[in-house]
Amino acid sequence: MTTTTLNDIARQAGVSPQTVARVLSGTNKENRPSSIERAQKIRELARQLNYRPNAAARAMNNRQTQNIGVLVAASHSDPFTANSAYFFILGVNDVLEAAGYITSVVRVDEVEHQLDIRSRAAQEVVFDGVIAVGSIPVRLRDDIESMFGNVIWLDTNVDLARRCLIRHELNVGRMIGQTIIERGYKRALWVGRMNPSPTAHHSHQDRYAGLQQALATSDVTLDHLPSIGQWQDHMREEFKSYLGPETAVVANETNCAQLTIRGGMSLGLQPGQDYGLVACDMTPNVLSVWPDITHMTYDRYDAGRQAAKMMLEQISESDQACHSQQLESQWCEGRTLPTRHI
Amino acid sequence: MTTTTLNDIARQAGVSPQTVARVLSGTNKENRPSSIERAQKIRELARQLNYRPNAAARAMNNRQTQNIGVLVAASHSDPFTANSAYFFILGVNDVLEAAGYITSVVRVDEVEHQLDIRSRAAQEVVFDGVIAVGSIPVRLRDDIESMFGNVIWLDTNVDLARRCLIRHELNVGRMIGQTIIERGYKRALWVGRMNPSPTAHHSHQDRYAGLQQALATSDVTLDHLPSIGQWQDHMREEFKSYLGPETAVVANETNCAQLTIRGGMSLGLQPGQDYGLVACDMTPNVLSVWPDITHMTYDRYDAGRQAAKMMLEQISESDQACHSQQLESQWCEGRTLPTRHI
DNA sequence: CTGAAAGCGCTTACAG
DNA sequence: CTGAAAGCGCTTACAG
Repeated sequence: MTTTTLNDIARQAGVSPQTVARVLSGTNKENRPSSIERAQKIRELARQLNYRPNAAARAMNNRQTQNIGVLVAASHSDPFTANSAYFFILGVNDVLEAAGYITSVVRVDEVEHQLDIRSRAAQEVVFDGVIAVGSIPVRLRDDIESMFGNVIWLDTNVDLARRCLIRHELNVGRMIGQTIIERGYKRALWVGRMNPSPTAHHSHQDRYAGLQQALATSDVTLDHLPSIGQWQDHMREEFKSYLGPETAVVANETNCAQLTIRGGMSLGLQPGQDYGLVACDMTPNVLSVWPDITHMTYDRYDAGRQAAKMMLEQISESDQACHSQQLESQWCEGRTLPTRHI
Repeated sequence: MTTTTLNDIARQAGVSPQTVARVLSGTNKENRPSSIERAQKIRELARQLNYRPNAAARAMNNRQTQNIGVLVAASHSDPFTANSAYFFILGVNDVLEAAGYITSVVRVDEVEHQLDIRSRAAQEVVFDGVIAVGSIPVRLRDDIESMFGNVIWLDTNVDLARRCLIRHELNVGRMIGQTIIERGYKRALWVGRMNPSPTAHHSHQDRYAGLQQALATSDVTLDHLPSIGQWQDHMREEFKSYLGPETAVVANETNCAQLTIRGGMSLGLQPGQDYGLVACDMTPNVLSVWPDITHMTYDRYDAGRQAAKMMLEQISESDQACHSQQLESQWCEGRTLPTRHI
């Protein structure tokens, strides 16, 4: 696979490489018959020889690689977050590819509180900028910024006045709590991680805190089913002591919602009918099976697009503002948290 | 963000750029006190100035970008295949990053039977090779190969003697069929798309064909529930007429398995207890809720790793073999397809 | 061991 | 409009 260069075409066409470049970029005026003919010959040669410009050479001249990296936490290979990461990436790519940028994936880890990037991106100047997504530890912020210069923080724990897209999940917890009160439930059951590690994504604690705040003003009690991960048969008994018509289950992640449904099912109980269920988050594949689940959601694909736009802004007007933005969650009514008729 | 170059360091150290390059690459012998001292000075400067080599310049010399693209079908933004694509990508990246390559994502579409790539990767020489995954239309094969030169086909419909990793899903259908017979079920219910479009992934028809073949030798009847996608309430009635202790449901995709479970649940039926259920495929996030589901599976992360290894092989020994390989699915016993005690 | 020279493929700026 | 010159940042090959 030897690629053909501008010089190859120039030689065969009997002109200078600059002329070839001009013809192929459309910069040349083609007014005289002779120049039109020559231009056609050049284009024909380019086609025949399957010419495509060399990105590296272009990059050297422009001092721009036109490559953007998406930094995903190593934990994103775990099933619970894999989906979100991918939709972020697709959204980012959607905007970037239209702007002539290529989107690369870089795995980021934390080892002994130190940034650990095995990718060549850590050794060489490869990217014009980097979008960090999800549960990347805040501690790595300075290292990442000094390594890559241009960084956009997309739904991470990093919360600055600029260059961040942040979810305000406190509101999610509050809104869910208020709705539970309004609809006449007597108890709420939080299903999700209880004491997440300090490096965990802030949304977990935020949601719980918001829920707690909202319920504090009422006489709705708040219990929790901790350490939910993979289904285990003993969960059946735990759900048994909680699920009932007066209970609204608040599922932190879609995984928790599904485990609840499974637990209920093993007891012959259905969400929305025999107990209330509301999920703090949603993913498309769970939604295809449970389109009627009551939940809050936000569009990760679209969030990815926003982050990419921010990045492009930052690249073009390098010392400009680029203010942080909130990512808003939407309430989806569904049918699993009906008003209780007492 | 002006990056510092080899020349910057050379100037400040009072030596030639070549010497800096040699010191930083460790090529230089440091035997005399004077050269040791100078080397330390150079390293110190590099550190202070945050020097990292320019990938584009390196690429020009080596005639290698050290970038590999992963081609995903545009349909991979749909929830049913998004997960698999992401695990493929992570697996690919796992091997590639260790070899100094960067993994980029490129969306591929088919418009009027023509290859449609918006990415800059279609205009410029950006990649040393490309790994095409999933449901990329076979029709685009020639276009993709002539555009990118080095192509590995990972779990696509492309089936050649070389450069392909192929799933042999006929066996999956057969094995499931045989097991259903052996375990004493009277009827099988195929849940999945029935007449997939010719561009759909071959696994769908293969599995069904295999199942059909296996059951043909027995008196187990085979029904199907077509056009499964998102849950709709009328599905309840459809499942009602099929689910029962003599029935083994064969779910084509995890989505189908979950819809079946939901359908059964609405009738008060549980898989493995009130009817048999076996899934032709699995994903980690479904498995976390249903670790006990009987299914066939194959490891997409690992398949991605294999594909990346093939790619590296092909790059190094360019005219060598690189024979195609089969991706084998594993049987996972679970508890939802018990032997019927008659 | 060291540095001057040339080149990777392209672009920008400048003479003709 | 056209092409010779110089340069992007690095590496390879060669004299000193």
